[in-house]
Amino acid sequence: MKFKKAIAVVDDEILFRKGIKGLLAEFKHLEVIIEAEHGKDLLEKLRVQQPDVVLLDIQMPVMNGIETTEALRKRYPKLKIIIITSYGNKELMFSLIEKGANAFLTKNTDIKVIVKAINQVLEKGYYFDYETSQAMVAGIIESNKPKPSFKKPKLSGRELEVLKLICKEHTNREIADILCLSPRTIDTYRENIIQKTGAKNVVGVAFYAVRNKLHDFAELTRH
Amino acid sequence: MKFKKAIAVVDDEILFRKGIKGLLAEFKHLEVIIEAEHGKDLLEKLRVQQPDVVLLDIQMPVMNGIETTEALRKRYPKLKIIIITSYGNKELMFSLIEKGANAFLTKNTDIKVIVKAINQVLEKGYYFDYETSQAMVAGIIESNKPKPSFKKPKLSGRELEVLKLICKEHTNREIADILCLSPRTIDTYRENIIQKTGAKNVVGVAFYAVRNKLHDFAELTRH
DNA sequence: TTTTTAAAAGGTGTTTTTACCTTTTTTTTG
DNA sequence: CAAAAAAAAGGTAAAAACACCTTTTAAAAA
Repeated sequence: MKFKKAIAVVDDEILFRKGIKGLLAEFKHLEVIIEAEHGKDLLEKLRVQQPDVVLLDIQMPVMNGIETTEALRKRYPKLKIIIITSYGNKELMFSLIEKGANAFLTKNTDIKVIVKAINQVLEKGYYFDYETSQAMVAGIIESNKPKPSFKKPKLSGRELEVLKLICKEHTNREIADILCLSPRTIDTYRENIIQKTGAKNVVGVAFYAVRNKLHDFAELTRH
Repeated sequence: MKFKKAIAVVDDEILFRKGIKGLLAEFKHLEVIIEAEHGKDLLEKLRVQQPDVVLLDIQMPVMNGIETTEALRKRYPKLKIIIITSYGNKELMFSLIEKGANAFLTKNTDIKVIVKAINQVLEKGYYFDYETSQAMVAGIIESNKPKPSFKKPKLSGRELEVLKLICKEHTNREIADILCLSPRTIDTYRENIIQKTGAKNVVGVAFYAVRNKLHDFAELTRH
């Protein structure tokens, strides 16, 4: 690495911030340029200067690490976010990384490992130890598990076809032409779909499709 | 485990199927009850009897492992799917597990590890070695990376508010009431939103919102 | 300091959706 | 086999969305 990498430390405990700063001082390619007490504080300071990496605690007043991660990922897509927290449960790890965190460490982690994490995050875009990786995988599996879907309306084959075409932004008439049916028939299917999915209108149907992964993949991949 | 666990082996190579069956015969709590050449073959045989675990190859004629995983996960949500394949690239691992696979192994894996994977999958719902876990995490990070979003239309504040209310399945009039504006105004905003997002109608707007995570979280969590 | 963009609202007209209810035929399932 | 569900289609009517284009005011950006 040619130039120094700029770090931000976000934690409500001044001791932790100063501790990290002191420990990182030994590593000449890194420099703590921002200290913030909480997410809101950080966001204000980011208007002036942007670091390469943010070390972020979860438990903070005003704006916690979860909200902060979301906000940062939205506003600064290239910024690397490393969560450093005292407690780490699986669900939290998963949801944070899903929200855009690039690494997850606990506060008792050795400074060398933290630096290693920073370096790898800058290089590869992520750093995960075995524990975190397992949590991630468990999270994905969990999200695929048969949800308590107590009463799924279960659409018929034709209804599903129509739903998919609705998701492709087609009108009744267009769908009728595609399926070689009367527009009135599509009308009926549309009504049934809205009724069965408990939607109020096609927008609700679209979200139902996304929730249940019934739409074509293209709808969510193209930009 | 009280009763025997039923296994299905799906691979176009008869040698592999018989090999696995023979090796698993030593483990008294497991029994191979189905052998199939490919996904379609498996799906037909599943109509008669359902196993607890499927050992699935990827490269297969007629219906490959990826399609099969999707189909199985949709039709048999509780079924555990273990991918056993000769080649394993990261993207494939990620997409397969995302599609509902519960484990990913390579064919040169020791039979003891395969049995361990079967057991853990039945118990915890997943089994992943370090390599696979890393691939998973890399996949998630990848999907969060700043996409080439070359030209984002950037909606104005008000437009975003209206979009969110559209996502909540509100009509123009309702939105007008909520924001204390004329329905005409909302009409204009809706038009602008459709135009800026390149959508054809509100369904397209809904998908745009999901792609760009602009909707409220509730829309995708409630069922 | 122009110029542009955002916010708010209206006119007018067409197309589409939504709501409610009915009917026939075929398939599937208890 | 009888009953239920799915597929297909229609009538009618109101409500909502979609299209296009215009205007005023205020704020922001060039």
